[in-house]
Amino acid sequence: MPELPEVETIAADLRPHLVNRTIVRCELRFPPIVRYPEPESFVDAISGARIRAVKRRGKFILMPLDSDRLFVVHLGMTGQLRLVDPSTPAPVHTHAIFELEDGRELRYRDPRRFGRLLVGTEAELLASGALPRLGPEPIDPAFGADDLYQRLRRRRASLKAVLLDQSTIAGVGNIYADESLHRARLRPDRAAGGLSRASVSRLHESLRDALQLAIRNRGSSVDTYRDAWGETGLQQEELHVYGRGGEPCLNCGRPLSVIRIAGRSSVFCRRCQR
DNA sequence: TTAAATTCCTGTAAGC
DNA sequence: TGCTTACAGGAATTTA
Repeated sequence: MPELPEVETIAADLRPHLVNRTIVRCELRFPPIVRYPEPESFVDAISGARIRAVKRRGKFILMPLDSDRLFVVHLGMTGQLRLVDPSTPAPVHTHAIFELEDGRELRYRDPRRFGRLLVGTEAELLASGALPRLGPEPIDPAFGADDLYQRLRRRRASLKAVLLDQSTIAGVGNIYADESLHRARLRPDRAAGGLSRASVSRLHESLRDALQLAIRNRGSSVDTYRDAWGETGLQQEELHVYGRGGEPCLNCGRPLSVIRIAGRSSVFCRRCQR
């Protein structure tokens, strides 16, 4: 599942290869993967555009174009963005191919099709709802423990549900929500509001540590995640709880519990996490 | 306003 | 062995 560290890895990998490059041609093999605007307008807006930058915001990859529009990619669950030589056979579920001026191809593949492609001005994308308003970046140095405390205190939903809410904090998904809560020794089903400042401070540090470590390890390849070159990350080897239900807690040895919160499986240790 | 449930979608794996 | 079924989940949408 591409979450903040996985999207950060892909954006950083692509940046030196895409900045100041022009997309000479765009082929949509599965037009509905484009959510804004209509697929024909998307192709018109992308074709001939030069990429000015490659950025990440939450789980979105944002590529400002020289037309002052943004080319936006969200990978959903199984989306893959790869930079390849055009002679590379295109695997099944390749939904879009962007031919670059240097002859290489940027390809979007997504078996489950939960991902999306967008293009438009920022104002247009926000107004249409195609690009949602996102909470702060958890790894931004300006995002402090007190900011997190203020965002959690009013919420009655579970801690896990609030961490997954992109309008509260951007970029956290099921893997790093569970990992952060285990690091912070907090139960995922506790109400987000009512946490002490000390607990929130621990959660703040845990979130940042879990995300930064995963970025250093180039993300977790637990499902179909691959980087821009098709390589797996390393972080899946370092996960303490995600995907380890029933296995021993690495802290205390007690079998890890699995419960469902907000429709997601949540793995935690009943002894270490209170 | 907020939160929980439902929906989309297909590959994988468990179970019979 | 081969088929059926459950499950995985990001986020928009629907319901309460």
